[in-house]
Amino acid sequence: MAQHPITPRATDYAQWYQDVIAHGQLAEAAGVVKGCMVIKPHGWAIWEKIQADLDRRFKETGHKNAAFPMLIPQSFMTKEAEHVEGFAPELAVVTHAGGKELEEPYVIRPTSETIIGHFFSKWIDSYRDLPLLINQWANVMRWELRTRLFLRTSEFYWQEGHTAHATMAEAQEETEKMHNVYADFCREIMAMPVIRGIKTANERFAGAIETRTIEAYMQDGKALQAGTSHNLGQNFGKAFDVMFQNESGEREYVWQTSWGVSTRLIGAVIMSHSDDEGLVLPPKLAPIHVVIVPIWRKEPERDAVLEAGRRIAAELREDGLTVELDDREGMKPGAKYYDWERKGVPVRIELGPRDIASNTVMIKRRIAEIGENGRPIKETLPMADLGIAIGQILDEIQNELLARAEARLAENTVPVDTWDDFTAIFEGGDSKFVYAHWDGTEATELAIKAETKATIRCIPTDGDGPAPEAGKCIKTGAPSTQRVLFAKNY
RNA sequence: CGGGGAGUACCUCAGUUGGUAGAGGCGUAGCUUUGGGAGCUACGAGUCGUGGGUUCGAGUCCCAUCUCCCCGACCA
Repeated sequence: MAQHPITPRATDYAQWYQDVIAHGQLAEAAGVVKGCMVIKPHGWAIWEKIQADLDRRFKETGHKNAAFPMLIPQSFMTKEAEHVEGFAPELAVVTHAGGKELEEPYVIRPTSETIIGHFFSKWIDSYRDLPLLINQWANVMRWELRTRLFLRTSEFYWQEGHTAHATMAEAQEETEKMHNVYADFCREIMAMPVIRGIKTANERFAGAIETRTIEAYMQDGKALQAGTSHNLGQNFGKAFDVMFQNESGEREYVWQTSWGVSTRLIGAVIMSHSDDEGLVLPPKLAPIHVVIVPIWRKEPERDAVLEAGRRIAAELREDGLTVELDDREGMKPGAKYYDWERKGVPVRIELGPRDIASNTVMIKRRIAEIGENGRPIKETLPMADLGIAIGQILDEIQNELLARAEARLAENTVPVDTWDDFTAIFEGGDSKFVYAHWDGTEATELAIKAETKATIRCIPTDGDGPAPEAGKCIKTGAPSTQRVLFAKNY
C-alpha cells in the first residue's frame, strides 16, 4: 500500500487503464487502427456519467442536442483560412465509396464548425432565430503524429457546442458561460480543480478570436487541457455566409461560439486521483458505488451471508446506490478486495458471520488511511439506515478527493521570478504550475518552449491565479502586467 | 520523420558459448479453501513478427523488412 505521492509518466498509466480501455499494447483485437481507442464497459460507464451531468448543465443553459454528418466535404474545410491551416495536416480523407472514386473527397470530421456553419446558414434568417444554441455528442478523428492513451487518441468521443448570436457581446457572454460550466463540472463532479484562462494567440483554436481553457494539474506535475470554449467572432459566419436580418432590417453576419470536452476527461480523472493500487474514482463518476464482499467459513454461513448480502444490496439500491454483490465462488476475499480497488469502487462492504451476528457491516473506503497495524482503517456501521450512512461516506470521499487534489495543486504551484529558478523547475522531465511574467510576445513564448519545453497554458481569468501586478518578463525582462501559467503539458 | 527500446502461449516475460520450446499468471475440471492477492493435480494452447542467408543443426549469428512502445516535432 504505497503512501508516497506517485509521479508516473502518462505511459505508466497502463495499469490504471486496463479496466477502462483497450489500446496499443492493451488492444484486445488485432487490427485496431493505431491510436484509436476501444473503451471497455467500465470506462464507458464513467463517460456516461460525465455525459449525463454535462448534458443536464447544457440543457439548463438553454442548449439543444442535434447531430450532424461525420463526413464533411473537403471543400468546407478550406473556407476558413486559419481553420484549414490548423486542421489540414491531421485530416483523414475518404476518397472512395460505393466501389467508385468520389467526385469530391470527404474528410472525417475533426470538429464540426464547418458542417454546422453550413447548416446554420440555412437555418438562420432573422434575429428572431437567434441565439441558436446547439450541442452535438459525437466522435471525431484527428490524425495526430503521436497519440497517447486517452489524452490524445486519433478517434475520440466528445461533445461540441455550437452557438450563433446577434452580437459580439452575446457571443462573448456565451463563451465565458460555458467556460465556467466546464470549470464547475470539473470541480463538483470530477473533484478536479482547474485553472481558468485565455490561450495565447499561438495556442488558440484555428479560426477563433479567443480561446478559453481549463487547465488541470496531473499528479506528475504536467498540465492537461481539460476543456475549451471559443469565441469564433464572425469568422465562420463569413466563411459559410451565415447572415441574419437585425431589428433595423440590416443584414449582418452572426457571431458564433464553440466549446467542447472529450473522453480525455476520463484520462484526466484517472490521472488526477489514482494511486499505485489502481483507479480511484470520485463517487459522482463511479459506475459502481458499493461492492459487497461476502465472507464465510462453512456451508451454513455461506447461505446466511449471501442472503444478507442480497438483502443489503437491494436496500442500498432502493436508496439510489449502484451496488455489486461479489458472490464469485472459489475466490478468497483478499483477491476480491484488490480486484475492486483496482477498478476504483469507492466503498467496500465486508460482510461475514460476525457482522450478521452483530447487525453491523465492515466498511472500507477506497482512499482509507493506513492504520497502526499496517492495514487500511475500516469502519463498523450498523445495518440499519446503511444507505444514509454510505451516502454520507460517498459525499465525504468526494470532498476528500477534491481537497487532496487542491492540496496537490497548491503545493505544486509556485511563483517564479528568475530565469534560473524557472529552468530548474522544468529540468529533466519535471514540471510544476509556474506563475511567471511574460512580455506578451510570441517570440518569447516560443523561445521559452524551445529551451524548457514549458508552454504558456493560459493567461488566468476569473480570479484564478495571482492578481494582476506589474513585473518583468522571466525571459527578456520586458515589462509585464500579469503573471501567466507555465507548465509542461500533455 | 529523427533518436532510443521491443517483437517467443490469451497476458507478463525467461531462454547461457547455436543442440528436443520454457516459467509464472490465465482459462477449464476436480479436491481443498474463504476477515487483505490460497494450495495441489490434470488439461489448454506458440508457423519464436516476416522473408532470405550462414550451418549437420538457428529463438540464438548475418542481411533485409514489417509492426509496436518510448522521447521529440504536431495537437483536445
